[in-house]
Amino acid sequence: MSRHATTGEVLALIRSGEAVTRADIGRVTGLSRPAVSLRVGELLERGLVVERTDAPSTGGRPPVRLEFNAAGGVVLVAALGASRTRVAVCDLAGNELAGRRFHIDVEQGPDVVLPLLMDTWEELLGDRPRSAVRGVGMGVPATVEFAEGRTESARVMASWTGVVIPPLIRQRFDVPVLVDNDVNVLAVGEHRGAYREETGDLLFVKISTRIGAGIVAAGSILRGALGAAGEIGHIPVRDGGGVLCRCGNIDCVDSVASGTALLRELRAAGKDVKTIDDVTALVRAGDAETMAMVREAGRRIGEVLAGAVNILNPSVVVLGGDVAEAFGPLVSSIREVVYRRSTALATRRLRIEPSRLGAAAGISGCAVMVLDHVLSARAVDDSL
Amino acid sequence: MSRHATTGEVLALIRSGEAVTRADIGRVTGLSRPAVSLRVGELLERGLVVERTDAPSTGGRPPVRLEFNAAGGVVLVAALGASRTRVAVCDLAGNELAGRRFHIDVEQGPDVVLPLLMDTWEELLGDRPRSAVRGVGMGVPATVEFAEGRTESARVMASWTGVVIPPLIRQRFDVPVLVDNDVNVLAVGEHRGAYREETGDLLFVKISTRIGAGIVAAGSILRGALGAAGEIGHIPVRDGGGVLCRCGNIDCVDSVASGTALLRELRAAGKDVKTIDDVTALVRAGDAETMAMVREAGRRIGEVLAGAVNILNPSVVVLGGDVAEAFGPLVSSIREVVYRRSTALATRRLRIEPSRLGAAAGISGCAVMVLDHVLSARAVDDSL
DNA sequence: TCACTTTTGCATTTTGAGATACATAAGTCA
DNA sequence: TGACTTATGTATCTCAAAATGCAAAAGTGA
Repeated sequence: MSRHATTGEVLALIRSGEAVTRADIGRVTGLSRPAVSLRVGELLERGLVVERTDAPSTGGRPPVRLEFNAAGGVVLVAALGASRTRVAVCDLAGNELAGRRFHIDVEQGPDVVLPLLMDTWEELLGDRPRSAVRGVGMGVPATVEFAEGRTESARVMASWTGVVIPPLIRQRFDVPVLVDNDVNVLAVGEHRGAYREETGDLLFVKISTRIGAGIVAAGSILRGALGAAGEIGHIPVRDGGGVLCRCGNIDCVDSVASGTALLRELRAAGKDVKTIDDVTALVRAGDAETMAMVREAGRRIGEVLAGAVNILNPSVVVLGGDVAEAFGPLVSSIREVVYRRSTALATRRLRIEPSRLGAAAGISGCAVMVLDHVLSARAVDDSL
Repeated sequence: MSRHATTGEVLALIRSGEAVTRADIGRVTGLSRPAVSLRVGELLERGLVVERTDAPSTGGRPPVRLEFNAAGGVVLVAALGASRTRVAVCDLAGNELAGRRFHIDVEQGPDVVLPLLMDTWEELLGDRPRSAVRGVGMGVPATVEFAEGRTESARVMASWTGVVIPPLIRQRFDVPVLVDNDVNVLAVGEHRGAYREETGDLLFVKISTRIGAGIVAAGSILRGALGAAGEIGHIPVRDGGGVLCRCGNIDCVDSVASGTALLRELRAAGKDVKTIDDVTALVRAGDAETMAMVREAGRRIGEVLAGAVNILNPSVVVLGGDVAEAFGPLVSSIREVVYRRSTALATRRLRIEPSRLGAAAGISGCAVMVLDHVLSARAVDDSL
């Protein structure tokens, strides 16, 4: 580094483990002892770092180990779904300190839902001081204009169209508020939680009631012009049979291979299935007809993903959402089709894997999103 | 800006026209006169900026206008095609100062082609001093690992596989050498040349012998894990009729709607066509059968692009390449299909337009690519 | 116990970047 | 012509940030 390292950059070194003692920091950054101590002092004062004196000596005075202080603050997070919502308070490492689940219809609108979230956060905070709150992160099942936090449009969440969420939250919690699409949040969570070291190019596919994707390109979320990137659900499949999708087109993968579509097809075949869990039971029981339908859905999703892989050239495709997590056969048929139908170069080192974080990815992703923001070198330096 | 502006940032202000005089720079950056003069002095000394004394007074001493000095250096550029190559020397604004075209088979390999390029640059440089050369930019018809400048793999350019180009160039021109895929270069050229102010999300589609795409996302090229992003040519179309593509799959859009495919189909229909120009003549003459085939190709390309638009949510799709540039009907049928088959949100403000730069985009894109690099605030400050 | 090593703290000095203040240039306008 | 305005140059001063050098702390090993 030609320039002198800033306090925020020193924090990044400590967080990443690149430098764990003052002497380390001096060596890595080229800064003199007083300069290092000044920066570390600031970080200690702000509670972002703590000292540990348990480091072994290497022949002289043992160093004081510096650790990122995950307990130095909290973030408030919420992962909203169409019908299920998870709310939590996390520490600065993204660990859930307290959480709660709701079955609430998001369609009741922001006037009902947001106060409920804020009341819940306040409750979950318990006797932690309000001043410990460093930021708020939310994932919502709608397209979001990220810079402002505006919910743009949504088939679900119609009552939220055009709502700018951050100011509404900041009335009670005056900290940075980040809002993103739920699938983008899952993609961030999965990337940072499980693949950060390995790659910056990841495609996260959520297969649940609907089918959607979150794209991580060169380490950050690809949003597109209106925040609508990753809408793979309405790409048509070949030989779909002419199913009319609610978007007005025919043979969208969402209308022939989503959880909703699977349930519809199984019912049409005379099965008594109400939820995805019922389908899971049939798969477990080895019901041939069900297995065949799940595999067929996988092939169709695979067909769409093969195109997406050609366009984006990710190193990992992560399959998440309750449908993908429940069905092994789905994952393997997707894998098979993608490897066959994407170009040789795009699949050369491509891995296609089920989500490693599973249901935890929502909360975790929200936390990562907001922590990345408030703990970035930029943000730390600006708030000095 | 909280931090003090650097010399490189001052150059950016002058280049973009945000600040045109020393007094301007002081106002915009909050820097004092001595600080401004110091930075401007450095830029003058390095020939990156020139003074103009023709500015009108606004009531007092007229300001000295500062202009980016496009004549302060040159970049060497080359746009390689499978059979056609354009070589040029450009000034620091990206204007072509001298150029030449070749019909050379790129398949002869780097040992033949690179020396030819370098000899040509040297010739085109004329009596300009070697020290004026600030960088080299190249576009090649292959997948490129950008960071190193390695040609990864290519159906054309097979003899170039694994070649790391920059060191070979630096043996004779010891400056930054940037190499990218030809379509990426076109995308950069089109974006920076025509859409920079409007958007950071652009999809450039080259329809020529082959079909490929370059993706600009949030202002920069999306490369993917191996540099293979944008490979839309091998996405299958529906109802393709089972055409076997040279990639081994069937119904790839490249095998049913590229320039090559169009020629093949027309010949099969008994037309005497050797090149795209022959097809253009038939279209101009209003040949119904040809027009129908061109429109059909457009629909098929549109089908693939509709998916890409859903995935990427660009604000502009630019259609380039000699086939797209020659055929109006192709563009309109693509447009029609994309607007019908992409989601409402993705097409809400989407424009689909023919390339504005046309054949010039290759050279221009190479120049922009390398100029962006060598004139960036970062690069300027680092070389102080 | 003592010599030696590594880590850290602290007072002092150094440095360098930028601000201040003054000087000057070059126009407009009455 | 002269007062005024705007733009720029320059010597000096200020100040903050970092380096230096010295001191002390806290271990190891003989």
